[in-house]
Amino acid sequence: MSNNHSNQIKSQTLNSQQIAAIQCTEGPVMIIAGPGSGKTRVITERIAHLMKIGVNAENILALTFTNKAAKEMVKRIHDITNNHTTFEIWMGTFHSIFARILRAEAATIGHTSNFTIYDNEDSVKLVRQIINDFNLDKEFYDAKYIFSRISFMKNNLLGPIKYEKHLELLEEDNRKNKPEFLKIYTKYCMLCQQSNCLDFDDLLIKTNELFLQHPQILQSYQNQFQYILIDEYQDTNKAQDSIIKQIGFKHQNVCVVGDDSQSIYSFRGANINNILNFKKVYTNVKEFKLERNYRSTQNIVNVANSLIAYNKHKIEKTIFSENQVGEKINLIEFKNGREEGDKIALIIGNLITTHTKKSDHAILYRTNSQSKMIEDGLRKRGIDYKIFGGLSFYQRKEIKDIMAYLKLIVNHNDTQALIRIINYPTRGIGTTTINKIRDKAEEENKTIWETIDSTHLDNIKITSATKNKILEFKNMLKELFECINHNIFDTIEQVSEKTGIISKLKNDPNPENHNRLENIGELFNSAKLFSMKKNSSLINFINEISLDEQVESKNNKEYISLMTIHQSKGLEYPYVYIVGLENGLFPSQKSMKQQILLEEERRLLYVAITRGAQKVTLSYALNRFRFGSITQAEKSLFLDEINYLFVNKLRKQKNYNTSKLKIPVINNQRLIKIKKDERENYRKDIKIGLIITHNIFGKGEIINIDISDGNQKITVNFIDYGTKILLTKFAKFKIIT
DNA sequence: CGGTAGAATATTTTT
DNA sequence: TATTCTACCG
Repeated sequence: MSNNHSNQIKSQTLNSQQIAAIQCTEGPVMIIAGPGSGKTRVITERIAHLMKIGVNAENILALTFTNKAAKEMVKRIHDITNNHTTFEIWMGTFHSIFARILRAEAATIGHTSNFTIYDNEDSVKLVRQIINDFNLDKEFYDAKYIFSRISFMKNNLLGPIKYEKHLELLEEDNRKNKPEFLKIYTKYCMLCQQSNCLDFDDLLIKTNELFLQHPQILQSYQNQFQYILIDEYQDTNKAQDSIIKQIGFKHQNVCVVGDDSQSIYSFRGANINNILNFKKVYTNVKEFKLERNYRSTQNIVNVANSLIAYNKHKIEKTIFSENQVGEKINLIEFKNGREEGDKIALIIGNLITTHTKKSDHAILYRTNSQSKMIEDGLRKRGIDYKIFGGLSFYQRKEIKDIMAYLKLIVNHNDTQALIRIINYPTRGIGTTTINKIRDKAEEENKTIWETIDSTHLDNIKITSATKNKILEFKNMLKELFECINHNIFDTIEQVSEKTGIISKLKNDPNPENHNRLENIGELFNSAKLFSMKKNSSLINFINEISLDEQVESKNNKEYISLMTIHQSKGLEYPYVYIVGLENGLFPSQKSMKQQILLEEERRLLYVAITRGAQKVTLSYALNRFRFGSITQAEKSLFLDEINYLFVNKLRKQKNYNTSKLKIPVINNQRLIKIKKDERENYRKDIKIGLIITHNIFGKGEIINIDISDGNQKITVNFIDYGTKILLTKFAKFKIIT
């Protein structure tokens, strides 16, 4: 997919801005790289240039957004330099590079180098356990929410100790009926530490702490990393930025590359201000703007520009294309999601029988669940497609089960792994027993494994039958632990046989199990491949799987690509279809309530449009099947923002046969009717930023308008009463300005 | 303790 | 709708 791009660029000579950015090696550098501006080439050429002027590969630190990008770049740099030391560049994601550093320095942060990594599922389960243990009301303490708040705090470098001193945050918790948040947070961190486990965020914040608290260690890395380069800087968070500041402090050779208009990961802590404020934080920053788009037609660039102009927080730049003007962008309205999938498939079907390949086309959507309707349409026409993302191979239950055993072999104290498999396959150790063991472990301040593997087990009130089952389990684990230095393929074989996972799946008639066994077979294959590599220890295998979950597809088959817009970042296709442009879906429900989030959704659409090289098609449906029922939809507000000079508005075809569609029309009409009635209650004269006076609360400014649940609500910041949400139907107020 | 049926909940996005 | 969680009975 990116081949088109590289070919196109390679045939061009570098422009003056690109050359300047490549050659400016000393001091802080910021490269603002618009979509399709040859960013990857500039990065690879820049690193190649560094090596050419005599910088050692091991003195270069290059951080990328995905491991896949890192691998590709290393390969390209190698192609340019033809220097085998290229492979010694420290290039990878923040997470994988820092995991490597932390393993080397584990003792300093109270861990051992065999620590294992909790993924989000592990983390949420742990939070859920803690909430249960504290007997907290589940209505107010939702494990997912609590974990996301923990993650947010960590990414903003607010550990439990700092949190405790932060009165505003504590007050916020009280207000939200979550006064025990800090207690959960503290316990969570304690249990991770005790289990010798790090979660994704720990990989960042522990590195940050390591450097803060141990100047001599920091110094050695400062000396090593003389040249630092960060790709996709717009999507870094505070923790990442802080680490870079520390490592880069000595040499100041920090080069950040990114595009603020493509910042789309704030939900996981990315802070767009890192890039917006870079020039203020570092001194003597040299800034380069890559504004020429080599990828897309002028029409596509113009539409994208007209949209992003609505964002206030951005770095000024003018993206332009000198390619063909190209076709206008298509905008199509559909009756419902099914018709959307059907017609898009029809359009693509026609194009691939004439002059395009399947791989020229990509369908992008906001949420994974939208893929279903599209799939149906494509399948009906027999068009091959591939869905990217969804739950990855390594997140499947059967794989995670086996991985849990493997993690335990490496780190006996990985409690989440142990709890996962202590009774899988079932061996008569149920929840009551597990809870008793956990209580004892808590009492003795030990992990579950330490408790099982000690005389403490004798002090637990359980029947001797149960106790024997635990002992049997313990002995089986100990046998497995012996495998630690075996070939990993052999280890996995031992695990799947000794534990009885394979025989359980074989004997159980559930038809799903066939697939599961096949997946386990896949795991065997990847282990075999891995065991042929240089550093094929079990811990490296687990590490790689924990941090690099992408599985490469090996077949070169032709297919249409289906993916979320987030996943399309960095890619490009001649033909791009962006579906489901409806309020509440794109922009998402939640983001419609906040200006900042809305700006991010707008950037997301900007990213989507700029994936397209020749032709972009936008679409929306008036009715959409969601959560098991039909809901009425209205076209996305973004569609009112784009410049229609560059858009071709297509009406739905008249003779399209809707009788095939099995959607209960009566239901449909009713929904629309209700909605219409409600609409009449909407006040059209209110706007964000207006000053109003309320008969009780006095003067205030409208800071938000929300119509998401059918009622028009305004959020008003009152001078004397603070922020209030009012229903415009009932509230008595007058507009002043 | 184990299995299952029915309830509850979710749809943003992921290293 | 699809998935995951909880409560209850054997």
